[in-house]
Amino acid sequence: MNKKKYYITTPIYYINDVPHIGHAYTTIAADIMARYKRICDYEVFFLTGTDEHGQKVEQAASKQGITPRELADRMVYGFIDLWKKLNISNTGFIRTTEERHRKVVQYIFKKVFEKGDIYLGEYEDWYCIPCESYFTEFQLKDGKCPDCLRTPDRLKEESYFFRLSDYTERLLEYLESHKDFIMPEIRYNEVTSFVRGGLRDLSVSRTSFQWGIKVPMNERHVVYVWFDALTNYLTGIGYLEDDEHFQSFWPCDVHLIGKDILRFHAVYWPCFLMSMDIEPPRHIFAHGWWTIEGQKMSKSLGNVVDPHEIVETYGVDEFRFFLFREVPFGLDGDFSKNAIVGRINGDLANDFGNLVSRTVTMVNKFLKGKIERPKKKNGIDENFEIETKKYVDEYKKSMDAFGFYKALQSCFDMISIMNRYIDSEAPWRLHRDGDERLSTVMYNLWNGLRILAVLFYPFMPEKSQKIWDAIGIKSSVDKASLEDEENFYYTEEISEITKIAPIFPRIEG
RNA sequence: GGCGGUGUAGCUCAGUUGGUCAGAGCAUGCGGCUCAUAUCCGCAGUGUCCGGGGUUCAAGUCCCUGCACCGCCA
Repeated sequence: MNKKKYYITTPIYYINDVPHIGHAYTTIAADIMARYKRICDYEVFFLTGTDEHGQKVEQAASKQGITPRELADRMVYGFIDLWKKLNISNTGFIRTTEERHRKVVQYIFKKVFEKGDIYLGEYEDWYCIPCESYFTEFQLKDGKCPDCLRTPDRLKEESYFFRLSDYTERLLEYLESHKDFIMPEIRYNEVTSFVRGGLRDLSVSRTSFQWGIKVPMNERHVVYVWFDALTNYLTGIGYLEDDEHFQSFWPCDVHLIGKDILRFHAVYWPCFLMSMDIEPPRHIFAHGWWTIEGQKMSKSLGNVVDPHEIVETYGVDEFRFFLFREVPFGLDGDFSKNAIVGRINGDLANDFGNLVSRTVTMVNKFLKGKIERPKKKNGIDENFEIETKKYVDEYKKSMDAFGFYKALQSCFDMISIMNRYIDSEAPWRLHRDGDERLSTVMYNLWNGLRILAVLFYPFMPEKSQKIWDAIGIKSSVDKASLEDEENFYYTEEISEITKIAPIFPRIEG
């Protein structure tokens, strides 16, 4: 009833594009965190969705001879289907074209306007249509758009402005008193130095196209896409619609984003919220980019990785695992065939999978498939339990700080001590000698595997369940509570442990 | 041009406040076990810790400077 609440979001993805590895990365990260918080007994609201307004969508639709709405309805399934395939456990999905969202955006726009933080003015600068951005003379590269190198147009339009400049000091104070507001630290520094330079008022409406949410007091204007898009984080948990639900989850615990959209989230968004007297989110975490086989991913190079293909080739959990095992979350990384095969064979098949395999086989062979209450313990066994506890603690500490890479490292440290424990205790010898310590050793290994499966669960939910099945646990791992599972215990509530096929098969070739 | 970051074994990188800090993983070589997905365990390396100067009893670890690469901003 009074469960702790956790609210996590991904960006809403622009439907102009089909989903690629970058979209998958952010969304899987959010899913990992959401699943982790759930086994930590939180009630989690996990929101993702699609951004469906803007000039690019309008133009793409007209090119195809359909309405923007039809285009959106078609493209949104690219995301919905992929999230299903990747086992994304989101509890909310928002499309900016929904009626509930239109209401919220217009309500907020009006309220901020009435407060005096939005005013009507005129904007003139160089405008790049494909990028939907204005640039100053200085920003242009040889007179071309600095992002896409196309020729921008000189545009002058009547526009509503948000008094961002009035928020420079307040935002700086907020940053100063919330050192972990923007993560990782390097991103915090970038934002801070940007804000220190002073903020300029921000144009928050457009008249150059139609496909968007109308400015409530002036139908000729469409609300700026970012003002529209960012507001999804409020709409998605019931702002205006279900105040109780909204209040119980806000402030949002974390907005997970790619580093390219940092400024919108770390500067504009908190200021919009301040203007509304709504608390800013607790954290904004900006992650890095993936290159493909050492090269920047781009449509022109034709090396855009389709997540569907990876999943079909390597498996969902293998893919999810790789992304967070290979590179510290927050930094850039490289996706290559060699790297993922190396991780699957080295980490999953050899170290982890083989550990499961040898343990299960020994329980089956030496103990007739039954885990037994330990009869005899010594210092080595006690030490094994203490070590396990230590790694679980490290894991939790890392996970709470978005340190997925470190958390996985703790898992593999634990795998390593388990493999060494088998070697030093040599259960086959205990069995041969009829030593009753055998039950203790196998009991410890069983406990280790059971806990490992829980620790890996946020990353590899299906494989974790398979491991629980393999070691005879009848309940489902996604209902587990880490607090209950992190301790060693004995139970008779397990089914017979029998020979299994490898959970992580090696990839040959 | 301004601000910030990075440069450590063949590769990818860890290295809190200066004193077992010269490390881990992968790759390589040798040895061991046999429960296991020929998996696992143990051992062995190699390094001008980017260059130069300085502070200190003591510096990858602090200061100055040069070079290279990267990010944010103008």
